[in-house]
Amino acid sequence: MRNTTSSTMTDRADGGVSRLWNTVVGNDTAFLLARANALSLSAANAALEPYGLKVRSYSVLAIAVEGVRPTQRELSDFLRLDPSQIVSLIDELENAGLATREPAQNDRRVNVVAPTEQGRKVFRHAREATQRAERECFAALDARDRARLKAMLSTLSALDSAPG
Amino acid sequence: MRNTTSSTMTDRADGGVSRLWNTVVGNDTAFLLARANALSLSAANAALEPYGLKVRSYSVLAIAVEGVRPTQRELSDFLRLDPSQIVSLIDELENAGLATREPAQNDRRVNVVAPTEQGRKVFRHAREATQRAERECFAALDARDRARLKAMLSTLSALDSAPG
DNA sequence: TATTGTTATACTCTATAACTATA
DNA sequence: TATAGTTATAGAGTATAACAATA
Repeated sequence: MRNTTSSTMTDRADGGVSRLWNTVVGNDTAFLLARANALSLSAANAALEPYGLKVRSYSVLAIAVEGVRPTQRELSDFLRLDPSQIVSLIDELENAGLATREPAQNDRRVNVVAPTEQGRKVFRHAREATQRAERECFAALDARDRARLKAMLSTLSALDSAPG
Repeated sequence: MRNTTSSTMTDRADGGVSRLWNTVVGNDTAFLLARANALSLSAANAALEPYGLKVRSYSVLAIAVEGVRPTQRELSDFLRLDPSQIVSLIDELENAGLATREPAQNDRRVNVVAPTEQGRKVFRHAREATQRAERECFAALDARDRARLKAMLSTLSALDSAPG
């Protein structure tokens, strides 16, 4: 016997939770945003797992691979992570042989992050995996909606630290 | 002297980070989603702070106030939190005098969460505060875009545990 | 035998302050 | 005096397993 006694609350396929969607919370944009992000995040992390990466380390690697030669401080500001978190993030990448710290020319305090050859290679595959995951994650939206969504999210993100 | 030596990377108003937006990462929907969510989340938490609430406890309180009489298991499923996390969440609300555990009629294993009078009162004010914060947070979008965004996020969230 | 709520534990994440070396 | 990176530490958040009461 399962869930036959209190039929009104628990006889749905999803465990009887659907009725909770009909609340202020289930109709709140911020809540839906958090939920969508959680789904997207765990999909991305799952896709990156085979490469020993997470979204954090992947982001750093991605920026490094583009040849932007970011300083740790820039990564801290851009990714909104504490400088100390960047340290361990780059330690990870260095220990995995994917990136290195290089001293900046003009300022001996500054480190710049550069990818190794293996870093570039791993990144190419990891990127494919995340893009595949992202396609699946946003497959419920058509191309125009996906573009709209991206534009809106970009607008919202821009409020904080303006791109361009 | 500040940031005049390596002018190409650090002479912008935002700390020179804007150049990092022109990367794969800065153009990634999942990344923008995470950023937008972080902004929305911290705005909501800031708005709730005066009431001794966070988004988590606020969500539980909101559901309770609607009279849905959710079980802890339902809250766990709906909010995608471990049952043990629900325990401490409700402990918080109970200690603050905002909600109580009530035994379910048909199943003596089950607790149901109900608001206190003070819980209802606090929620009304907290709700106003979060709505104000949400309005500010999404003010960069016009009404139609906000509606579109909400609909899209709802679609994405629905993939996981379907509402309705 | 399965489920609800609970406790305990460990692990990750996050935030903070203090330290060094450079500027 | 201020900044880049580092270290250490404590707090919050998360995941897991084991347990008692009940079904």
